[in-house]
Amino acid sequence: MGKQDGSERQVTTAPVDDSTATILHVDLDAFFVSVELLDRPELADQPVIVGNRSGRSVVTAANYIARRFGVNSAMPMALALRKCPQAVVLEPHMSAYKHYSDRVMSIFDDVTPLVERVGIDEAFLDVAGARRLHGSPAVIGELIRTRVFAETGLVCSVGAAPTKFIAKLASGLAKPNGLLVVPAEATLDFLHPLPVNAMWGVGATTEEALVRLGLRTIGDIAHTPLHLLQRSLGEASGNKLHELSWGRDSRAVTIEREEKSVGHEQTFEYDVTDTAVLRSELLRLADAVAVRLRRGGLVGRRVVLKLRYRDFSTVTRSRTLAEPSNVGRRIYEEAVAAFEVLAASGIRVRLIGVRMEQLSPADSQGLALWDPDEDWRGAELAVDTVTARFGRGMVRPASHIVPSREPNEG
DNA sequence: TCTGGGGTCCTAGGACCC
DNA sequence: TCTGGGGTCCTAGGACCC
Repeated sequence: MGKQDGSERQVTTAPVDDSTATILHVDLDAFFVSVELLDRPELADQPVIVGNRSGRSVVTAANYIARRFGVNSAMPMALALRKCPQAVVLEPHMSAYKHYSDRVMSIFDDVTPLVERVGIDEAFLDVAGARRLHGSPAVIGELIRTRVFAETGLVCSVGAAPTKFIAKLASGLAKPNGLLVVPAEATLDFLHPLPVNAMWGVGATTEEALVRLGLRTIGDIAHTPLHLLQRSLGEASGNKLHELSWGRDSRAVTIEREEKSVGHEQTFEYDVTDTAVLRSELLRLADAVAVRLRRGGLVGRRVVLKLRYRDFSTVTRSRTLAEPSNVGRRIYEEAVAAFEVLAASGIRVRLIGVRMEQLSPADSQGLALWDPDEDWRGAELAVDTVTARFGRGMVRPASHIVPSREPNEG
């Protein structure tokens, strides 16, 4: 186990035939923290956490030193700071992470056109067709790691395997700063000793269900009759787990996927009981969703309102529109109508959110981006303009734009 | 310990149609 | 007559991932 923070290279160059391991999974190590440390190298030997310090925030990312104190992503910040009071906490800078992500992904694009981004800090690459040009998968993996470090100063880990699932497991085990190749014939020896929670799709709840069945390793799952898995986990999950446990994963590396929903939500620093505040927040969120839909040339047909109460219980209410829309006012109308049904006196709301589903291209609907006769045209344009010029954070005041207000021309 | 914000996928019940 | 089954849509909730 590396006890350094990733500044040393741990390269596993296995003397194996890697010709079957044509899917690479590349994962940037402690990505957000690593980007921050490019500007703050003096913090490299200290525990560093990226996240907001405020009351209800969680850890967005932690470096390996902080992780040794038990700090992990998604952990409440208050808890993280109890575990590691000396940690340096840095505010996230998403635009910087996006910038470095794009630079790294463009290195992948040089290797193969078959790059599937997974979030901001990882990707699958199908390098089957790149071998003639660049060499074997292990060679390509090292090439990528070398280029990423040379061109960005960031460290990544690579897994190479015949399937996405095994490649992702391999990159995880290669971390930090490593490369692991798992050829086809080594798959089951590699896979079966691993604990069930190493599987993609097994979180706390499923792990508990598996433990109740007496299953601790992936090999245990493989040797369990399918119908037992299906009975405990449902048909689809049972099938999927059983297939994966034998290393079978037919998912291809796909370049682009269509968005299926667009949403925004906000957790308040303190629970909110004032329904006027909640409506105004709803308006801001509906506007933000509408702006993103229009940017993407999309309309949505289903509006989903989400509320989370003081006790963390969460409800959703959804409404299907007769005509798809990407107009903030329309989305707000449906969301607020759903809200009124739930807004009993004395509710204490921790989070409120709006999401649009059942998306389709706006032009296929023959819809204008907005109705020129709309009172709200000014408000919608203002949101767009402010967002474009100053970023999404500046959209906040737009929730106070009222329908009767004149658009601010010039 | 007290739990973000962005998403995807699955399940299950009821309506409705054939 | 009080009884089937398949398909699709709508809705609510929950598990999971980055």
